[in-house]
Amino acid sequence: MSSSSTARARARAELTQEIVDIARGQLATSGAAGLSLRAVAREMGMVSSALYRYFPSRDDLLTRLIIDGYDAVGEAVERSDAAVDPEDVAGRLVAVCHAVRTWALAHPHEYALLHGSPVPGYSAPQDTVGPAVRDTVVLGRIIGDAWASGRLVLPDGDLPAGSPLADDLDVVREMMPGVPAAVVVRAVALWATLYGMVSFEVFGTLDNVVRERDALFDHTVRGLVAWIGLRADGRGDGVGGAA
Amino acid sequence: MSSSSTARARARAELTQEIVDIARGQLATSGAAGLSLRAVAREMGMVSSALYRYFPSRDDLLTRLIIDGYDAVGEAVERSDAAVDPEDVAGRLVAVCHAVRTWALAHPHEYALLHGSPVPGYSAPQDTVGPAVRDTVVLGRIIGDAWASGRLVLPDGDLPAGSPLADDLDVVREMMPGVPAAVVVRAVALWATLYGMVSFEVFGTLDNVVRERDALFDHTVRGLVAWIGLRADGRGDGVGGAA
DNA sequence: TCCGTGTCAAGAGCACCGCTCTCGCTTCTG
DNA sequence: CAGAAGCGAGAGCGGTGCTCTTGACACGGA
Repeated sequence: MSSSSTARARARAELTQEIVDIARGQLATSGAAGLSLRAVAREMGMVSSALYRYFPSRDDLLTRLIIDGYDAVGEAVERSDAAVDPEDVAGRLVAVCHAVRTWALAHPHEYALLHGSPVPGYSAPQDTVGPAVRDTVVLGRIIGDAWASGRLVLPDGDLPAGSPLADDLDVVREMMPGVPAAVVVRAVALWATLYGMVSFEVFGTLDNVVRERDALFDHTVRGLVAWIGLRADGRGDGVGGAA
Repeated sequence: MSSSSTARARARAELTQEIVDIARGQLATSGAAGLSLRAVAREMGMVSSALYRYFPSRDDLLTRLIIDGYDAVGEAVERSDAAVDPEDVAGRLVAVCHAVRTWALAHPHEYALLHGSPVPGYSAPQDTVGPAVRDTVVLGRIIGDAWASGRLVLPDGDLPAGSPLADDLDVVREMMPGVPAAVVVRAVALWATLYGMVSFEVFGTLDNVVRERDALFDHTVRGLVAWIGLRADGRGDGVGGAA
């Protein structure tokens, strides 16, 4: 009918999606390095060379999987943020951290693709940066909201004006306008702890070390949220914390 | 001469070492996934099948590289700890964190091998756990020393007895005997932040975000060392901190 | 309706990979 | 000194990403 959806175009779109789905399935079983165009083609009943009509190289297929992965975790983060009372900034931050961890534990190989060793010859194209920062944008919005609503207390005073960090971190800072540098720096530390902790879990570092990983993660995140300067105001609820 | 060092044995030891060295060189240029036995053999002027006399499989060569990597960072950590006045526990902890980062930035591909995505088919054999925890043992010793010398102040009171974390983390806890659970848990968080931050740097996450990475790292580590409950007693020096 | 154009799957082939096996040769050892 | 063990070279297996050519098919304009 319409010029933009001929039978050919529809078939192409469907096949492209099928390739991505099968590739993601193989990612889950064999990991990123084990992703094989030939294996995908075999599973589709096609010949490997035919796949190059849809993805010019293995790296392009990988890029697609990476973008999809960033979008998946980004959406999970945005949804978990939206599910919490907007006034409860501390609760939102805790929820967002849990969302990242939950998604990562459910999709370990995709997480490894996003936050593990970079693929040697591969460098992420520009298309990936948008999806890649969706989670960080949410972090910035929460901290920004907290500051705007006065629920953020400066930890130990701001950084001294002479500090080299005082004028750095522009990209992060513009996500949370007005927030003092000391808090921005601590937010970055929280982010590093989040991904460090999740990587420890997903990559197996904590395997024979911690049994109660849920409790450890929750306790750590709540502790750091408080360390940033966020108190659970408004509702007494939300960030129960320990003790 | 002596029964244990025939010409053959010496040649074997030297060739084995040469294989490892060339493999490490290729690791630095091509990454772990690009490590090729055939390429190593080519560079040595040998035939690929001959390498199997020295390493039964590519994974065994990888294991050797992993063990060497853990030993290298472990030694760097131990040396940096020993270089600081033993009384200055906060300074020791800061120095150890910097040692990890410095080594990682100098050997990014080896760091990726140790703390990046696990290789799909590969699972680390038991020989690796000893070298793998050398750095963590140093962390434990520092925290233990701090507690024993009374320089560790409990942050907000210990964890409640009923907390599931109170009886967990046995492996970490026995590295720092007597230290209260609340501090142990925070030490784990510090460790996660350290490796999260270093991974951010090595894997390029901070590439267009932070310019003053040295300052950011140092500031973050000092902040978290204080957060654990460590104050710079004894000497006023050592942990200058911000503000 | 028909025909040129563009898209498609398929196949052969290139260079590379990890790994196995066999074959002579050297070296060590009883 | 003779047998055993270690060694490098070579051929070969099945796998990989990727390229190029070929022939069939669907599409859209005349």
